Amino acid sequence: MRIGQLARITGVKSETIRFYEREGILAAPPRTKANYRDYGPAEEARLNFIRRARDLGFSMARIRELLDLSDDADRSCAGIDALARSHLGEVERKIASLEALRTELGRMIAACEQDTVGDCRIIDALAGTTEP
Amino acid sequence: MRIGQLARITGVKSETIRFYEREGILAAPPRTKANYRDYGPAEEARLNFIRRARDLGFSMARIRELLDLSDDADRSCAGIDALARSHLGEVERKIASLEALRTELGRMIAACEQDTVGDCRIIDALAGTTEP
DNA sequence: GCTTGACCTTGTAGTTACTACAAGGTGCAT
DNA sequence: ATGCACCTTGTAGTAACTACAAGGTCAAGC
Repeated sequence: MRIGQLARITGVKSETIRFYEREGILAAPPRTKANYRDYGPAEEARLNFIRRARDLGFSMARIRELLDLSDDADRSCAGIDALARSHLGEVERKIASLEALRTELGRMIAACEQDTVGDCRIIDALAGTTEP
Repeated sequence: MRIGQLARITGVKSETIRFYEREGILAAPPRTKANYRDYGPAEEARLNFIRRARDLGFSMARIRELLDLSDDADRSCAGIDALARSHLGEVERKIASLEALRTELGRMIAACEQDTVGDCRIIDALAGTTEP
């Protein structure tokens, strides 16, 4: 698969794919005899991973760490454990925030359906004013 | 409360707070007679909201929309409903991705506890290769 | 009363993670 | 042989900060 097709499938621009390769986050794929990048499903999965992780607010550095967990299959269990736990903590905090936001958005939509608008507590949902 | 204290409480740097004010995402607070910015709990909540939303991968434009939902209490129900629904969709997608990632990180940690390492499926968790 | 530290201003420049475009070249299908 | 997708290197723009500089104000402590 060539870069253009991979770009269409994943929604990541060709230039961004080459950028990820330059940054070392996506391995340089084999080339065709015409020197075209030749991608397979593994690269597609990895690129999808990167795109979604970015969308979730993880930095490139953090994504690099997550990908290292995946790549270095033969690293020490202690290392994996510590890193995985740290990432898990961040993930759980994000889920909790998003669930608060989801609840509040749902509440607003429900109120709207009954034409009762009500006041918006979106800020409170994420601000954490309830747990001081 | 002055800018330095607000920065310490929220973990947002003073310069970033002033940047948000320039960008119109955080209203200019009243000033003391010494021309110091004078913040109250409402600004603190709003700033916490902005910081967490950014951390969750929402753009400034998206955050502006969310804050508008909160600010324009007297807008039409139809407008609120459409915007809230669109945000809710994004939030739910993010939650689903994070839950897949949480599951995978949890699995790795559990495997480590039994000294069985196992192979890492972190990429698959976010790549969406299971739903083609 | 004078120093110290936290704040004020404007302005410039660096960082991250892209995104866009230019210039010049290759491969391949119609 | 024309056109399109790709190749390269390089520069520059964007978003969302982050940092630092220069010069000024204010209030507390010695």
